[in-house]
Amino acid sequence: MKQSTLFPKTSKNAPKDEISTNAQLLVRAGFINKLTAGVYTYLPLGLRVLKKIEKVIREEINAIGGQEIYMPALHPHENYVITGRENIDILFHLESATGKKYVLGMSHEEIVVPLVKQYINSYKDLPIYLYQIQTKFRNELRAKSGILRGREFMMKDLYSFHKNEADFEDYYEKSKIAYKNIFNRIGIGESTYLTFASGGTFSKYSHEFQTVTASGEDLIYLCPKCEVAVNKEIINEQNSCPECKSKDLLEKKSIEVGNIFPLKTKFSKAFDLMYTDEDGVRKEIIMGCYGIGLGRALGTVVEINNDANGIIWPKEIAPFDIHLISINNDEEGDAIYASLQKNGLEVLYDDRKETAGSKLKDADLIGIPVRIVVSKKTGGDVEMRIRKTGETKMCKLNEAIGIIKGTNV
RNA sequence: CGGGGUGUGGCCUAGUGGCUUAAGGCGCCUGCUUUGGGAGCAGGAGAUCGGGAGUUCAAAUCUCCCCACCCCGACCA
Repeated sequence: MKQSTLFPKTSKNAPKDEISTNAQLLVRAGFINKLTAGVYTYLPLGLRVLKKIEKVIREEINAIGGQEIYMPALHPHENYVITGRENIDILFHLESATGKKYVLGMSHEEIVVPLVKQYINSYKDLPIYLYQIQTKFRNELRAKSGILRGREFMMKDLYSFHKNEADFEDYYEKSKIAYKNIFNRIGIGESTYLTFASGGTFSKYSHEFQTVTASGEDLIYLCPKCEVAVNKEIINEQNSCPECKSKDLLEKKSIEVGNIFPLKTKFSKAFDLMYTDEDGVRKEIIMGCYGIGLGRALGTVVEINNDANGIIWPKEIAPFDIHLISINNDEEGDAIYASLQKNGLEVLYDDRKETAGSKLKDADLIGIPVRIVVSKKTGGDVEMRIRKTGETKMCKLNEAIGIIKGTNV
């Protein structure tokens, strides 16, 4: 993509109503734009990152048997009366022209359970794992921290249906591994910990994936040896490491980037979701749900991967592989742009008629992992710079391509 | 929802009763010049001073009401 045509331009200063690091950098660099509190537009660069996060999640969830569907955001209110969730204060309510009551989906148990009920009868139909990547609406009393807590956001929500507890437990463990893989691939694995958390009103426990960062709004107690943590909300009942029982726990601020939750029979009971087992007896279906907020994950990546000059994207979710900059050397720049694309690389090519300084500053701000500069000074070679380390070297284009692709030519 | 704060060209800010015909920086347009860390010069466009109602000879500035946004807290199925 030629940067001369990229919408929008970057900005030197952040709007004063954005305080959080993630929003300041993402807005300045042109990834997102705020419409109103907790509601953001994803601009071309931001959408590219969001789609890459989506791709990682999709691959890992497919790998544990997930089948992707897409459910509506507009839900009949009556489904929430059935589960008793109609009075939850984060639900957005609305009415049709004829007075029929609707809510905007904050989660999809009320939709997916009646859906599954239409098709599942036998133990032979189980287990089943359905997920979607879809927009959620939550009427938060206070939206905050840029895209970390929004009123409208993309979420991957997976629902699993099992014939018994043992089968559920087995899948629950698999989901933990899938989640770890996801957080590793999007570049927050090192500071993200499995965290024991409350199960709310219908389960004894749940597990969260908490990313440790000073800008987090949750508080966890981390066992550095076992690399698991306990959420503050249950520290009274669980005041030691759940694995090694150590009481040497570190208090850390963190962001909840994922949550996995045993639903037991809470929703299957409400909708009378049953199956007939081998022995001919009708039994309740055991459920689990598994969520990851995509925008929050994106914001978290920025919170823990940045420096004074801008964002530092992890390789797998960067908007482009390479930021190519021509400083007064468009002929060679154009040729290298074509060559990089021929090699299957995604390139943002700064072909703008700007000064060298502003191009280099923008490259740091946008944060693409590898920068290649061609100028009158590079004399047929290219200058390659790694955003994260600042490491810079002069080399032949082919050598640079080899390094970027992970081989050494 | 409780507490605190902020609203002035697209963005950041100054101005807090008359010296204001609302100022400066960034950005934008035109021309010249410049090109390795957000260049320079000259000219130019762009503002219901968040909204409404009041006080006053006079309001961006004072009063009241409302709205929006941010922060702290509570909440967070």
